[in-house]
Amino acid sequence: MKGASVVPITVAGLKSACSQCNLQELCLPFGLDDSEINRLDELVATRRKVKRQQHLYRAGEAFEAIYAIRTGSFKTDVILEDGREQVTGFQMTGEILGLDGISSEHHSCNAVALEDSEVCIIPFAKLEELSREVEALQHQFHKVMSREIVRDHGVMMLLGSMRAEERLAAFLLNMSQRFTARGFSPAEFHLRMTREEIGSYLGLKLETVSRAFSRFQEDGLVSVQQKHIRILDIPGLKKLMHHPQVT
Amino acid sequence: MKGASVVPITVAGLKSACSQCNLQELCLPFGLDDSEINRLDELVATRRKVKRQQHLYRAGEAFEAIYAIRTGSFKTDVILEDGREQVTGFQMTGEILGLDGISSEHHSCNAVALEDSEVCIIPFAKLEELSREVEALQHQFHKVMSREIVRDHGVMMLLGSMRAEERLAAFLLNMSQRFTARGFSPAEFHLRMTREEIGSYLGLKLETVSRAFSRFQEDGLVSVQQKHIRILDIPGLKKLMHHPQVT
DNA sequence: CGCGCCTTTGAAGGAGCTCAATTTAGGTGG
DNA sequence: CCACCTAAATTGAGCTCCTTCAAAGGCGCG
Repeated sequence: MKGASVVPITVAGLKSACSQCNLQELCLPFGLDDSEINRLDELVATRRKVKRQQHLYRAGEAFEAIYAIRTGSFKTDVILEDGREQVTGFQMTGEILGLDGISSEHHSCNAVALEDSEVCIIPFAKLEELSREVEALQHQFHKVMSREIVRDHGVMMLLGSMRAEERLAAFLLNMSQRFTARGFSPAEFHLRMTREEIGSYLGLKLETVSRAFSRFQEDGLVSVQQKHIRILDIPGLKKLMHHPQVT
Repeated sequence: MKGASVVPITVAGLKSACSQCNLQELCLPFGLDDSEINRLDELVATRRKVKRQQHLYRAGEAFEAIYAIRTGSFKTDVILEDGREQVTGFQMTGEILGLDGISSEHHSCNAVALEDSEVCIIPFAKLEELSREVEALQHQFHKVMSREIVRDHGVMMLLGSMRAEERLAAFLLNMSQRFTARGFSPAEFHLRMTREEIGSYLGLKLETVSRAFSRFQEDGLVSVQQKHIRILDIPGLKKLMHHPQVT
């Protein structure tokens, strides 16, 4: 069992190796053949650990790399001058962080770890270089960026057209679906973010989020115990989304 | 003066020629040298006219090309099953439409012309091909996608954290800035969209938009006559954005 | 085990929505 | 050129959903 589950924190041990990673299906390597993934290995040279509550990057910092989440999870947010925070997304393993920085060569938002996490560092100049040679990588990268745009449109729909309970239902269903894609239970999971962060993401106050959770529980849709969520009635939640309660 | 300002409407006359276009600075050619732009000309072979209220593409259609707006303007929107519409953006000349389609090979939103318009058709497979050869094009394309992501985050901020009048102020300042970038007056312009469309974009009802316009007019910030807008006090609007009225 | 942070719940207030009537602009045909 | 017609915009009044303010309870961590 020597060194089985304990990864040494030495710098030398931080080789990434997409070819060895079980997140291939979700991440940048998707669609590449073995030889192409090996070329990715050269590029994704190092990892970085980020402790809970610490920043992976901050708005304003120079942009040099994008990041693939290997373990843990993050939130991204934008802070207005007057201090108001808007959470723009929650990211889990296999998802890519930092795409916002390409446009201006500086990051435009903050990325904060919601738990102790680890990311693969993908130097962007090298990624562009390699994706000029590897068509499948180029295409997959474009899909990743496009997916982010589509996701953002979904959030706009949420924020612009849905009522509080619809928003929370959509949020829960989205989390469920993403946990499922990672081999976890669709019905039972642990939220890493606070009610306030959920509220910020959904354009609601934390009290409203809390009340909506309580209402869902009363209605038998979910079982909530602090951050531990158990979805009891997925169709019920879906129905709630598409049919704004005409009480 | 022979044929100077009148473009013949023949199909043969629809060659695009980025190299001849005065939108280079805003569009995909930005940052390319002359020889590189000439190569773009091969790719951007045809244009397409879209009449007011007509669709450039619809959600669900197969994705094959992205579009650069040559004249006119568009809105993009998502329609929920129950009929609710969320406008996800307004696009003007030089801006790129269709990036949402890359991720799934199908468009995920609708693009509708707000006035009689014309777009350049950029076949996506060819764009990927050329951008593997032309580094500057690759980089510019990535910037365009990233800019869209950053823009979306701004809209989330708007929808999630701002009050009605802040949203409208942000909207007007954004329009002003984009008109300015196109050589038009920062202070005086014509909105091509209805109050309802503005409202959908900002997550408000048309009546609320109308009332906010009236309030701005009372306060001497703008002069509004239906779709004709004249901004009288840009600093005033900016102040309004960052300091939510603590009445 | 105690302290702080997160969460829950209640009660009152307000920003924006709904419903409804009126005005205005732009397009059409006589 | 004017009258007509329809779509868009404005404005008012009452209501609702979410927020604000406040207090109490629970969980986790040092």
